[in-house]
Amino acid sequence: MAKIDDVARLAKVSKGTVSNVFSQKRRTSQEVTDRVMKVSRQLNYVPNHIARSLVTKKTMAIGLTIPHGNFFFSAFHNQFINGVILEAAYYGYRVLLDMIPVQKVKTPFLSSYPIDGAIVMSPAIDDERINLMHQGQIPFVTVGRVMNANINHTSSVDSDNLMIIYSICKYLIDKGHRNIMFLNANELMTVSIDRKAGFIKAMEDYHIELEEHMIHHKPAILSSEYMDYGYEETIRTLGKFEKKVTAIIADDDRTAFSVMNAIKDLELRVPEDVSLFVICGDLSMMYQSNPSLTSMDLQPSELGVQAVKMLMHKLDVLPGYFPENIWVESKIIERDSCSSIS
Amino acid sequence: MAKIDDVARLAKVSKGTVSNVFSQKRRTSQEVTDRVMKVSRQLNYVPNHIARSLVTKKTMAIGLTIPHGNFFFSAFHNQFINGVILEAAYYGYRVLLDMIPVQKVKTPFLSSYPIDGAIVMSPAIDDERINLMHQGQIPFVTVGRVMNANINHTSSVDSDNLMIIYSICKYLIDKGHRNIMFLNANELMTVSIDRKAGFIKAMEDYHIELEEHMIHHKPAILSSEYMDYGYEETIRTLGKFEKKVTAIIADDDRTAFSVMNAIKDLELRVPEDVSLFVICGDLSMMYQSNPSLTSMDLQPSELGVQAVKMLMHKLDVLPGYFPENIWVESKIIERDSCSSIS
DNA sequence: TTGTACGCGTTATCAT
DNA sequence: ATGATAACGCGTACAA
Repeated sequence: MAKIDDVARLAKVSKGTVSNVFSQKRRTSQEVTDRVMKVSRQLNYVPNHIARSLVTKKTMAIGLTIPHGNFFFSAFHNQFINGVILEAAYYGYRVLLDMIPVQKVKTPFLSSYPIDGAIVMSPAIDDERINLMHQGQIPFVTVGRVMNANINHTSSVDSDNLMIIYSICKYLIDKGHRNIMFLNANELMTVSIDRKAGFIKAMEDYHIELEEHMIHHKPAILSSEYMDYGYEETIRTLGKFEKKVTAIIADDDRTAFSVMNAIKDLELRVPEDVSLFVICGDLSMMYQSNPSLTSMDLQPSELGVQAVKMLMHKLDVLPGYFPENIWVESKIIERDSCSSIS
Repeated sequence: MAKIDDVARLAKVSKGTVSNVFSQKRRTSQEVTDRVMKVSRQLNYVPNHIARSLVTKKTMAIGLTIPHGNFFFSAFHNQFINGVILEAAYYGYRVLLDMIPVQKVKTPFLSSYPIDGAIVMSPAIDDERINLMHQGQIPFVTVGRVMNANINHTSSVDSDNLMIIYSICKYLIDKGHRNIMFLNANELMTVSIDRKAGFIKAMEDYHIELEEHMIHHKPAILSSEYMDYGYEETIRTLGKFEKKVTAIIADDDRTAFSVMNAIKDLELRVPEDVSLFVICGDLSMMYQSNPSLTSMDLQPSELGVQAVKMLMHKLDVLPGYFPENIWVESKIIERDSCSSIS
């Protein structure tokens, strides 16, 4: 593999000049530029990214940490990642997929992270990843609210989770539902806190008594119940316990499908017997399932784009003013899975 | 940020020793190790990954190139990526998500790729990415067969695509179907070649005349028809053209859902009027859609794992013998979307 | 264990 | 304004 000195020698210029030709940090005469480029092509030379990083202290990569060993992306993750990769590429950055807390990092082998910044997806309460970023001095933005002790000002992109659930409840209550079951995210995810609060507030505002079977939390990832989330809760609550639930709010598309399956097994129908509302989800799945699913569109791709922009701003790539927190709008998409009851 | 010299000075050892304490390449006495670690903690020192890479010539990252700007992963991509990340993490490698050919790289800014190797997903015919890897001397393995002029021996992990489609056709034909429509992958994907061949062979072996409406190819990504693939073809063929198709083979879960939607709009039913067979797909979706979908499980996660193992072998991380090509088994999962006709 | 020569560009400083 | 020179970044590895 040819190096800068080889090119310099053959092109009869100094290595500094070759460097400038490639980095464009200083102008070089057309004549010299051509000569250098020609020799470079001959030698198949490209600057060594590592050597460059060593001095510029930029790796041109950002980390994207996906939730602790969550092996199964939902449509939300999917679209979010797409947004991130595309927007990062726009600024010349690549994306390193990361799963920090899957296994404990062995200290002796720890080495500083070769990324310029990071995006932390779906923070948990006292999220270890965030402590690591923080103490490692790595600029980062989170997607979702941070709730770590001792960490106050963090940049984040988020949906207005409290309001989202509140709106969904209002939507269902306006349709006459008073017995709503909410399949929330995992308890440790900060998002679940705000959503739970929104649910409780809605129940209070509409004078509906809160019962235990109305809120469930997604089991821990990798637990045996994880894959069945939605199915079991529905069977148990509507079947065995005979609660008169008339509407179900599902955390994501996967959960929603589990719920539909349970409803089918209970010999009930959507939406005649039970209304089903999905938070986010795969567009084509939402539309093309039977019935099509009414959902709250969280705009995951836009969340990804905004997260990258915010990070680029922190890295001084993107100038201008940025607020500490950005909210991405979400809106209800009415389809056929929610009906009115009298 | 503290550097190795600072630690060396304070711990009263040479930098070489500090290096050894962290890299474990040579033993250091317990006493010295403790002293070095203590000072390192005080100074919050961690070895600089970039500087280390410069000399070891290893970045401990592999690239994963996902199909040209395919913004929407199917379940296959999803599970595949999961397999890759997990297996790579096992060997201490991180995964850089890559989308090389989305936009042309501007030559002057080109710099050598900071990865030790790469996994190329879903190669196309004369795939530019593979030419790049090849001339860039980057060890790589593909998932899917390579069909580039002048490139002969490449390591790859693959399913037996010809056999897969042949088996599916046999499965359907055994159920009495003789009018099968195949929604193939995009024409430029090498996988579509083998699958088409499998389809044609099956028709020949069972003496079924091949008609034009029986094979379709997924439109180019980003084309306006892309998102509608499956829907339009079904409506047109079964509706407008009134072809008596009794069974449809869909390329992936997304396509399958589009087909189901079209069938619904044509006021037909699955499987009573039309049988539907899906190649791979999201497990919970397959199971929980209505009816549950009979599918060919390609084991995408296992494909990812094998691809990483193969790459690790190429990088001399994993010893032993590896064949040039690995086939991952796939098998039919019978569910409720295919019925017999008399 | 220690000393020290690398690895490979970048960038400030100097010269033209 | 452009080109050349040399110091520098931060570890690793090998000889002493």
